[in-house]
Amino acid sequence: MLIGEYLHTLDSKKRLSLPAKFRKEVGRKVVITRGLDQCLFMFPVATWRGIAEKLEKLPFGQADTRGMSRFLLAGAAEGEVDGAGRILIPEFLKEFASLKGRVVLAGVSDRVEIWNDKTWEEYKRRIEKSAEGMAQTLGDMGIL
Amino acid sequence: MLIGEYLHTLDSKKRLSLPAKFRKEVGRKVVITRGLDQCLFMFPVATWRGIAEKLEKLPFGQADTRGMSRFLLAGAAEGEVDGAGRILIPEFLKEFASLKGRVVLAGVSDRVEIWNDKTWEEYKRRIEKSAEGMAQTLGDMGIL
DNA sequence: ATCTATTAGTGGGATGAAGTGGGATAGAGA
DNA sequence: TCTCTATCCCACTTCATCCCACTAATAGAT
Repeated sequence: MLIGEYLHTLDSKKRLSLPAKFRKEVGRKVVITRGLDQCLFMFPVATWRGIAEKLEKLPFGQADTRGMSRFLLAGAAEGEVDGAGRILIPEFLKEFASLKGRVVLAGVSDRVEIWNDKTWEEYKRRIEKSAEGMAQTLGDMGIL
Repeated sequence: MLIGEYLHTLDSKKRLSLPAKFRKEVGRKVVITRGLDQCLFMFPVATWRGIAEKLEKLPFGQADTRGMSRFLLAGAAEGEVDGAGRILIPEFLKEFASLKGRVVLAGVSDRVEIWNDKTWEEYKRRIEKSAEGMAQTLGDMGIL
């Protein structure tokens, strides 16, 4: 179970160290992809395989599903965790999430999200404001 | 599983180097054909055989499927990966996808797509805009 | 609480592989 | 025969990867 929020730095070589707490759970091979709301998703390979299987089944005949497979598959990158617990962020993903310098890694159950620190703070603020309404929704769903 | 996005250059001899990460999966023989949305599709021969078989089984009577078969079959070219991991792009395909200079190679599960860099960026921008709706769809399909 | 040992996060140099460009050779087609 | 181009080969540059070093933080022991 990946939880917690960490502020790390993306160095000049595009390396990003994983929080020590994540390393065991994440393993040595990961897949990073474009996520939603301007962040990146990082999955352990095992988790990714499940997602990939479903994506493979999408027919390329239809324009909208074609766009979706391209967004998620071409937007993904396999990576290895190096000896120091770091991963390499490809240029195009770095650009997609506007990563530079300070970066937030957030554990979200089975994936890690990678955010530009500013974007993250902003997003949190927005979420906190709408937390009231959300609590209501969760309550209705019987979660809280 | 072919994933990721790479920016390479098509040289004056119409050679294009495959990303190192693709080479093992792709093998030495490939088939390149006209793709959808102004790009080229590149398949490992094994994958191509499967597609060709399916195309042959299409009812020949219908004008649209006949068109599709011609589009894919007549536009196909076999090619070998050379010692440096490069393939040769035939002139008519190069023209079809407006390739020159900088070119994007995108892994989409079982095929590699070859794009003019500008066209690709534009396409991506279009897709990203519809990402919100996509989240909904992905949720419905149980992918995320 | 203080001191010490170990781990985590970060930065930089060295090495090897990947991507690119160009010359030389051989073979196909005019 | 001559020309064009596919193919092979080599050279150069850039970047990923490995390794080591330094500092800050954490945990353990006294």
